[in-house]
Amino acid sequence: MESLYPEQVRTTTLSDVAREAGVSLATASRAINGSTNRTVGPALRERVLAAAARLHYSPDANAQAMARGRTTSLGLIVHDIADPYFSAIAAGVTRAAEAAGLSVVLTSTEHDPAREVSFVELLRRQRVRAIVVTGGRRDDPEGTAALRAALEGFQAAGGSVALVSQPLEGMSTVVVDNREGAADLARHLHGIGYRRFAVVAGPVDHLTSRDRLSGFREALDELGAPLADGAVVHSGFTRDGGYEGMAELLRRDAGPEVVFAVNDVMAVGAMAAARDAGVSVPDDVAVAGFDDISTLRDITPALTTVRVPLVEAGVLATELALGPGEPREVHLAGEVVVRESTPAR
Amino acid sequence: MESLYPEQVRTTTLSDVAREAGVSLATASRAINGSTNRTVGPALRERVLAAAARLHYSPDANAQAMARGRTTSLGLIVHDIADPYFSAIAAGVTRAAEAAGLSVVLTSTEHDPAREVSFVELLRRQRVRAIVVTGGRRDDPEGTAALRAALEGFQAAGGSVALVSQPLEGMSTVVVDNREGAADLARHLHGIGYRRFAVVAGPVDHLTSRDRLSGFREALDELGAPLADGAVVHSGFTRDGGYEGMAELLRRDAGPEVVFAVNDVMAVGAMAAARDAGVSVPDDVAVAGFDDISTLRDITPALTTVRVPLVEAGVLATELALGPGEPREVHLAGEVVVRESTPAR
DNA sequence: TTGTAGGCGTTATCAG
DNA sequence: CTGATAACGCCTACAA
Repeated sequence: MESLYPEQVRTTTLSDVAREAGVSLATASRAINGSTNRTVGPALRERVLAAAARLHYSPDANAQAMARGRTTSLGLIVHDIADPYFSAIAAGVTRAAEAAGLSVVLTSTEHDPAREVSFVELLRRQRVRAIVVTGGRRDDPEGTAALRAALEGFQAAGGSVALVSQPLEGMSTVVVDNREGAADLARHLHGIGYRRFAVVAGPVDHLTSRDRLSGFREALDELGAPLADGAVVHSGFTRDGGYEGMAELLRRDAGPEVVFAVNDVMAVGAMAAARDAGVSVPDDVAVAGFDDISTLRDITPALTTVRVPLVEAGVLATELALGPGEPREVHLAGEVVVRESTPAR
Repeated sequence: MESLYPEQVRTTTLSDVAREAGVSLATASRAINGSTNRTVGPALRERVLAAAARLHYSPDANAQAMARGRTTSLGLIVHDIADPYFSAIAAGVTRAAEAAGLSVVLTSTEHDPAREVSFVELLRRQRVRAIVVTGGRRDDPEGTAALRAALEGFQAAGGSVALVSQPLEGMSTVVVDNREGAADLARHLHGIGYRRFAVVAGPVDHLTSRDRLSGFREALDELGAPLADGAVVHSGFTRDGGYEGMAELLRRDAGPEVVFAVNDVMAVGAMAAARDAGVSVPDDVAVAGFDDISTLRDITPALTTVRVPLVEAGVLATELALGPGEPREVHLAGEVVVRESTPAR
């Protein structure tokens, strides 16, 4: 037999509470959320609260948002929430948003840049107060222009925006010092004796990958130990990309002493490729990454990397978005963390 | 000088569009979203759409929700979005929610069970269509009762609920077969020659940990290789818990051949503790985990574990919550994945 | 301190 | 097919 429950569930409203308490709608409203004005007499307040409890009243946030003219939520756009890089940032965003009394609407592009634009529009319809956009972009003028247009539309409608990673002019951004971090890493590796370097990079048009690569390369140039031809291989910005990149590198007869994978997840893939090829890390080849993903801190050999305070980046971006004033750009320096995957040579 | 921008940003409304197009509000509404009734004449429809585009109109989802009587969002409660276990589930939830046309509101308890209750209330105020609650609970009758009450209140108000992990009577749940998975693992390990077992478990009142432990223990009992006294140590359900648990185990003179850490993150911590103590894995002691966290698949030695399809669990939970009919319980079997951390003995 | 009434942006019912 | 108009649930001047 089919369920005969009425689909229509009448939620109790503030009017119900007011009637139950024998007061006006306005009084009920004021008693329950303490309006900006004066208080409600203690006696009535009690009556109202009691009535609300009795009726299991739950204020309708949507109605409140309409009446007040502003919602209580914030949008977050990531590429893949299952990626530890993004989930760390998300942790920071949820924390900061909650501190500001906002709830966060999570959207995940699944690596399709075009979806960023539609998510911005979705979040704008939702009338979120702010949008935090995370993740590196490609060097794609059209795509970037579309995203910027969507974001500007959102701002024009009164919303605020903050980005993590790649800046977009006129919008607050938490910028990770990718070039400088990679350069520091290069200097450190050179300092402990490495001379023949190679890089497993992401796609050529991936801005974050590009910054890390060029910072690394320029530092090596200055040190007089430039990257050899064929010492850079481009691949996916993922674990599998790292794996394939390293495999390719090992196939070439370059024989680098140390490989810099432009992020930790790729570095882990690279190490797996070395292992599968019978090449020992760090005895035969040293490996370094970038990000210092906490979930990966216990891999062996422990990975030398550049620490990026991702949770903090999420917090900062949220605060930037919510804060007053002109768009700001906050820089987050990376810190080289030396571990066993790159022993002194 | 202070910014002199007017704080009040007037968003263009549907009335504006109607006026601009020279039609009634009703017609504009129908043209823009195709109401349940009949269509709008092609000519007018064009005019309206053009006007909307010209005015950069963005429908207000909140107002729509009010008018339609239902929102377009779904709530997700996790303990810690930075934990790969939860982020994998979250990936499944976002995917399924999007497929259903819903956006997800993410809340993170930061491991405080009491906050689950307040998040349920928050999400209820938001009038989300469904709530997905993930994560193991403690054996805490009062806390569980409070959560159940909040959830029932939400259901009574017309919302639907699905849980991942520990079931709650009367609510749809995606149950992971923890006992059976752990038992399978025990049998496998026994089958390849292990006899002296130990377990690094979570807190004694942690239900998931408890299930995994007892499944493991009972299988060993049946096999005639019961866990020795002192072969079980309780610790935190985290990486550090795993580390401390293993350290404690190594301090005891038991000398287990293989240690089962009740989740992968703990197993990684356990392996780190062994390493720090100069104990080799798997030569001196083998280690196995549970969950098969994908980010951890490349650690060395590769971890033997019980695979739980977490992304799928998220998808399933969302579908269960959104699906019609009575509450259901879906079981997800774990699959033992044998890797190098537990070589045949 | 408390109540009245108008409005927030849409949808939906009911006539033309 | 199109247009008034009443909800939806709540907040907030404005009055009393």
